[in-house]
Amino acid sequence: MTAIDNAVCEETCLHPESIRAARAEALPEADARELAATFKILGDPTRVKMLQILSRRELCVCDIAAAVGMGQSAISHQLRLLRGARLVKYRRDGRVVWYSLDDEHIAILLAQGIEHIKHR
Amino acid sequence: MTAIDNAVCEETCLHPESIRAARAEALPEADARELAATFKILGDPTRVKMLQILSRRELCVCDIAAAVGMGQSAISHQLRLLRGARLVKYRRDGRVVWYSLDDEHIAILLAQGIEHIKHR
DNA sequence: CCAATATATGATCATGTGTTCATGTATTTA
DNA sequence: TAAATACATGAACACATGATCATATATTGG
Repeated sequence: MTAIDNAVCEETCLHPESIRAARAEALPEADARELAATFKILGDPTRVKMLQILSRRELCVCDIAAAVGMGQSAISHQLRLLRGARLVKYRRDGRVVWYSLDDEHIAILLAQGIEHIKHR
Repeated sequence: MTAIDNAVCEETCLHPESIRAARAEALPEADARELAATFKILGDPTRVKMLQILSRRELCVCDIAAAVGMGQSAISHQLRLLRGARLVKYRRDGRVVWYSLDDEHIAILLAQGIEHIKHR
């Protein structure tokens, strides 16, 4: 059954009122994309580990790499993605760049996610 | 710089105390993986839309397909993933299968995510 | 029991992701 | 200012992901 068939379906066989209501209250396409993009960034074990340790203390790139047991390059690439999603912020101090969570929302998101996986 | 170099790094040039502390408080590997797996499931626009409309009302498969404008097969495949991550639950009533969010945590996660993207 | 209907699933394919390697850039210090 | 150090980035490759198509399964009504 294709999307076109569903359109027919909507008129002939299912629950058109529910569909209309769902559509009316749906997230705007752009918001759905951006929200998904944020969750997608959270959806990698390396990045989860990075964010979790950053929720405890500010760390420099090489510390993060050592803490999660991965190469500096890999960590740097991942930090780029985390920056792009505004999940981390950073400050340079000489040669060293210190990273931390962008705001408290991020830690709450992580905590809520942990809540979910622990719940059973 | 590789992971092995980081181990050296830890001894010679960086912040070994921070690294030890970060490691000590790190999420267990299995938790990090499971948490990331959950977020990864949330990290797709189609699934975000599905979850968002399901946060408002219980819907059958074909309704969901019509509401998000995709084929039944695609929606069914996605529902399988959402079930696997315990993000949705379902009940069968004759030929129709009704889906809804597995619990309120999911809606909170979505809301927290929206909070993040709206924050700027 | 057979046809119709709602949903589920396997295969396929184009596209996306994450790590590594090599190299580039910026800052400090000797 | 040259070497060293900390970090960033581009290319490449193996692997995962998501939509579609075809088909299977399950439930109901005739």
